[in-house]
Amino acid sequence: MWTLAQPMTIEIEPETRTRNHDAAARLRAYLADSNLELNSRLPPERTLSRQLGVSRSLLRRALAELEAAGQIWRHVGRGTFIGSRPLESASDIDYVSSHTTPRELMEARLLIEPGLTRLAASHATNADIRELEHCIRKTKSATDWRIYEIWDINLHRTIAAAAHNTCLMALFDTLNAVKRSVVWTRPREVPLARKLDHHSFSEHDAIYNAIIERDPARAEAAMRRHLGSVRDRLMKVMEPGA
Amino acid sequence: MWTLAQPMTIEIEPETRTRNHDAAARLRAYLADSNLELNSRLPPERTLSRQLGVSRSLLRRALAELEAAGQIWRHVGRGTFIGSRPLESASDIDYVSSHTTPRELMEARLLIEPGLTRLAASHATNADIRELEHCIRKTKSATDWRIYEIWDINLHRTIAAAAHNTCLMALFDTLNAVKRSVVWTRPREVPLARKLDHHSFSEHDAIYNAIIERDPARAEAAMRRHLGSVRDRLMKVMEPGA
DNA sequence: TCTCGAACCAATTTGCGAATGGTATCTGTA
DNA sequence: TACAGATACCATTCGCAAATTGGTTCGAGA
Repeated sequence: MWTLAQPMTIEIEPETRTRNHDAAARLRAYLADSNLELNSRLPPERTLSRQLGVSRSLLRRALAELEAAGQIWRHVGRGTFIGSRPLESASDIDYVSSHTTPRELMEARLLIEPGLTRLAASHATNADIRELEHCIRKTKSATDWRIYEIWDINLHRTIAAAAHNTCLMALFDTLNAVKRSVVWTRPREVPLARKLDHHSFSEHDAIYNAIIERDPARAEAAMRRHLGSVRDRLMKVMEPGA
Repeated sequence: MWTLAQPMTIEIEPETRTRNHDAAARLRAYLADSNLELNSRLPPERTLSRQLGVSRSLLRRALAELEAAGQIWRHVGRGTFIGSRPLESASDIDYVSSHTTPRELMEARLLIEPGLTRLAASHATNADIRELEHCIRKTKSATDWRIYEIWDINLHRTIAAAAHNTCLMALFDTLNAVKRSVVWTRPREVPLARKLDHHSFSEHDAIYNAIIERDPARAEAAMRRHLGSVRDRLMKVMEPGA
């Protein structure tokens, strides 16, 4: 293994045509010689270009080829690595909350919560139902919006828990975590929505009644109606024009 | 709104009995007065104790009460926050896969994938559709079950991606990660299911056709039918009696 | 016995400089 | 004209130290 390749440089004729190809060849030779393991980082471009006696531009061109071929992957500030690029964990909360919008979030809630409510109507225990009733009572007795929101979230989570499905509970909690940390693009306007809205009370009651009467279809519909109106109110605040 | 409460301090008699209660009362008054939103951070204990004219020990006792009541949560090095503690483990893949069952997993897939397919039919781009077609072709040309499974997973993920919703994509990937690592309670029997089943081919085709014809309802139904039959075959293998 | 203040602890955040891949620009050469 | 080389600059990331913060202990004092 060698660290500096100046000697080799001297032997090479400076033929413009072949230099590009030459850089790629040297890079391949380097990779073959220094048997680096998968996921290991290779030297910074500036260092490597000096080691291989190749200009940085040509080295970068060679690296680009290898990247296109899927043999290496690069990332600004991190370096160049052997192997294929690790797929950025799309299930990472931080990643999701910085790449999603309130609209997408509501779409997701509308997709899973009604079904969750349907299952809750099928599987809820008496303890679950007592808990639901407790949450609803708390939302109604809340004197300020902050307390109301706490118990509203609690209510929705209790419904999810009543479905008694660990997988779905995890998905729901993931969604909730995203909801907590999404960037609301119109923070100025949001407080307008923060009034105790008495629409939600009757909607919550409808969901609750369907669950205690063990009516899955009605429970699902009630939740869909509730989230629909939540979304509509949200959209009206976020995009007054639309 | 006030920032320093020294004036109030002067009026208070230093009665040992009531001080604890007094600290809690002042804290509640502070929270009510400064209408902090959910998830917002309140001042550090040292600062707040000075602001409220209360010793740190008593303030901490009052905070502990509120924490026990679920109104706030605290974390070393981070601070004290309004609302309930964000749960950390529920969305942890390892935790979920060790506490769930294949039955729950299929129930979850049946809840979200049909809806995802509906959205895909609405939002899929031409690139998405080309990708879908590619996956389907690969499943059909697969000669062994391992290759088939890779492209089947790829197909389902491409459908999810075609919905173009970052949140839902994250949920789908979470579900997929769980699926990879759930403990199959009857591992001996599972290989039986590992035959190239030609039922899936036509079911995949039905989903694909509904998507390219931009028919959300039919796409959703096709996916529900597909997952239903997958579940039935799985259940037959896992619980031959039932 | 309890409170207060201070000190200390461990976890976390913040801030800043260095490192790193990506890009633009100028110069020289064939 | 075209391309390689060199340099500077940019945005992101990493590493490390200092500051911040909730949690704990301990002694003085009422």
